[in-house]
Parts: sequence; C-alpha cells; structure tokens
Amino acid sequence: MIKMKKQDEELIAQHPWLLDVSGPLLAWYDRQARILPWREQNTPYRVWVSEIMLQQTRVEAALPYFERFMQALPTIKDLADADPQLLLKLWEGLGYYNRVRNLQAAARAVVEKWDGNLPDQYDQLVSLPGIGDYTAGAIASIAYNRPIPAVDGNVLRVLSRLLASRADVTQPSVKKEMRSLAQAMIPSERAGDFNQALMELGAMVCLPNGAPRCDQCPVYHLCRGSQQGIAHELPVKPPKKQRRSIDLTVFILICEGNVLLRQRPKKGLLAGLWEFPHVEGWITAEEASRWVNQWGGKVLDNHALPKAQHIFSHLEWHMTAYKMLCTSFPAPKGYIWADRSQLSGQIALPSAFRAYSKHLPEWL
DNA sequence: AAGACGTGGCT
DNA sequence: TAGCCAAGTCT
Repeated sequence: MIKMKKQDEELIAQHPWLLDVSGPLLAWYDRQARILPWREQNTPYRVWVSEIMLQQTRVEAALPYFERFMQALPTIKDLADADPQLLLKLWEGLGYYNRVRNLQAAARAVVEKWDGNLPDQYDQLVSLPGIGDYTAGAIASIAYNRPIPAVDGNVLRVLSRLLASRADVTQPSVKKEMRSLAQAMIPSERAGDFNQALMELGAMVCLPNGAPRCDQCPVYHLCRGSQQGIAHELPVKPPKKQRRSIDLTVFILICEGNVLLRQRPKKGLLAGLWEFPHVEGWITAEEASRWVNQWGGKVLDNHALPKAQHIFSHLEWHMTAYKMLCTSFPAPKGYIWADRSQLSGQIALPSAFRAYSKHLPEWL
C-alpha cells in the first residue's frame, strides 16, 4: 500500500464516491480500448516514445510516425547514437520539434546513467529532459504498473466533470489537486490500465467542446457534472490571447533541379529544420530579384505564387512567394542547394511551407 | 506565471 | 471561415 500524504487523504475523503469509478471504468476499458501499437507491446522504450509523440498530439497523427520511428531506432542505444538530422526527418510534420531533441538527450542520459534501461521511478523519470509530471506518471504506470497518476488534458476534463468542478484547470494548483485525487483513485494492481482508461474515456466518450457522449459513459451514474446538467460546460479555461501576425516573402530559388534552402537557428521556432529563404514583409518581384543578384545569381524567370498562410499556436505567417529560375551561384553560408533525393531522405522541412513545398516534385 | 513551442482535424 | 484544442514541457 502506497502511503498518501495527509492532504491527499483529506481531499479524497471529501469525494469518497470517486473510489467507485475504477471498477466500471476498467470493465469498460477492457471491452472498448483501442488496439494501439504501444499497448500491444508496452515495453518502457515504446511507451516512452509514444508518450512523447502524443504530447499535444492526436493518436491518429502519431500512429504512422511511431511505427516508422521504432523501425528506424529499435533501441534506446540506437536513439542515443542517431544523427540529429535523421531524428528531425523522422519527426518532420509532427511539430514541437524540441520533443525529439530532448528525447535524444534523455536517451543519452539513460545510456550513461542506467546502462540503457529506462528507470521505473517517478523522480528519476521526471529528471530527464522532455519528461514532465504527466509523462513520468504515464511511463511509471503504463510500462511498470506503478501506482503513479498520469493527469493529462483528458483526465482534467473527466475529473472536472465527475466533480462538477468549475475550477480553472490551467492553474497549477488545480492540476495538483486533480493529481492527488487521481492518485487516490488508482487500483494498485492495475495502475497502468486505470490511467489509460481515464484518458481513453476522455478521448472517446467524455469529449471536449461541449460534446460529451454521456449515454455511452460507464460512470455516468457517478458523474456530478452530468447530474447537474453542466458536464458540457466543463472544464473551465481562460480565453486564449490573440496571435501575433507576421508578413513574409518567400523565395523559391530553383537552379538546375536544385532548390535553395537554409537551416533555421538551433533554438526557437522550428529549430534546426530547413526552410525556403525569406524576408519579413511583402516585397515586389523586382526587389526579390535584387536579393538574388546580391547572392551572385541572375533571375531568368520570376513567377509570383499565390499567397499562403500558416497558423501556429502563438503566431500567424502570412506569406507571399516568388518562384525564380536563376543562374548557378554558390550557396551562401548556412544555405544549401538541395535536390530531390536530399529532400526525401535527409532534409526536414516544416509543414508551415507546405503550400509551396508540395510543388517541389514538379519544380525540380 | 505566462508565453513559447507545431500541426491538423473538427465544428 | 475562425476558433478550439490534443496523451505537455520548458523557461
């Protein structure tokens, strides 16, 4: 029996009926759980990689990446030794690219400190880069069946509704309380299944956007939110702030079957990925040609492309672009002339330029 | 504490 | 169309 902190005991004592959730929830999970590759084979490494991929990312989006990643890098040692550019290529299009950098940094630490074996202790897991409170709990419980809570957005939503709580779930203090409650709810013999069942319920039944499918819920009878008719209003979150908007002019420079690309800085947005050269603001075709002249090339043909936009979480790019066929010139420092095969095998381009990059096969 | 950090799907 | 938001972490 895991010892509970005194505050935790008092907290769950206020909601003793929450202890009735695990029974029906696990019975539902046993019937309805999706078959997922990291569930079929829940080795610590596979669980770890899946949890990192699933951070702020839907299962359907992560699925193809997971299979490819595990095939390319079957062990933690392989991950530790991998070429960082290959890692970015394996992550291309998944977003939040720091995740894969941290994954490798953590793999190297695991090889050094624990001979390549992922630890099973929360404190050791949470000390690794990219593994926060949620992920440490998820790995400890799912891979090692340790009774540690794994409270993600799904669980916050499910618990808010079960409790009919209007507390702001983005507040760390509220998350902390939810973690304490989730901790107390864990049946120690099936910790991993219970945590996954809570998340699965949130993903499949207790849906966000005011659309819970309460008629399908195995713990409907225990849910204060549905009893009070407010489940669809929960959880409560503060309104989002407005995004910053940036105008960009993108240069698609093409010369003899190659396109000019440059690597983004090591830190910040899309760090380390490759991109089309661009300048801030919208400029004319003549001004764009002048940039090429400055690099030592002559524009043979200049074609304005349709405007495109890309929405990030915190900013928006409004892009216009010129496709310019030009004479050969040496790539400036930090730039490369990339051909088709490099693009398909080594160069990781962010989806932000997809409106233009999708045409590269025809242009090269 | 609040903002940076991607992307795609759904309403 | 525009907004919401998903198995969060780091600074």
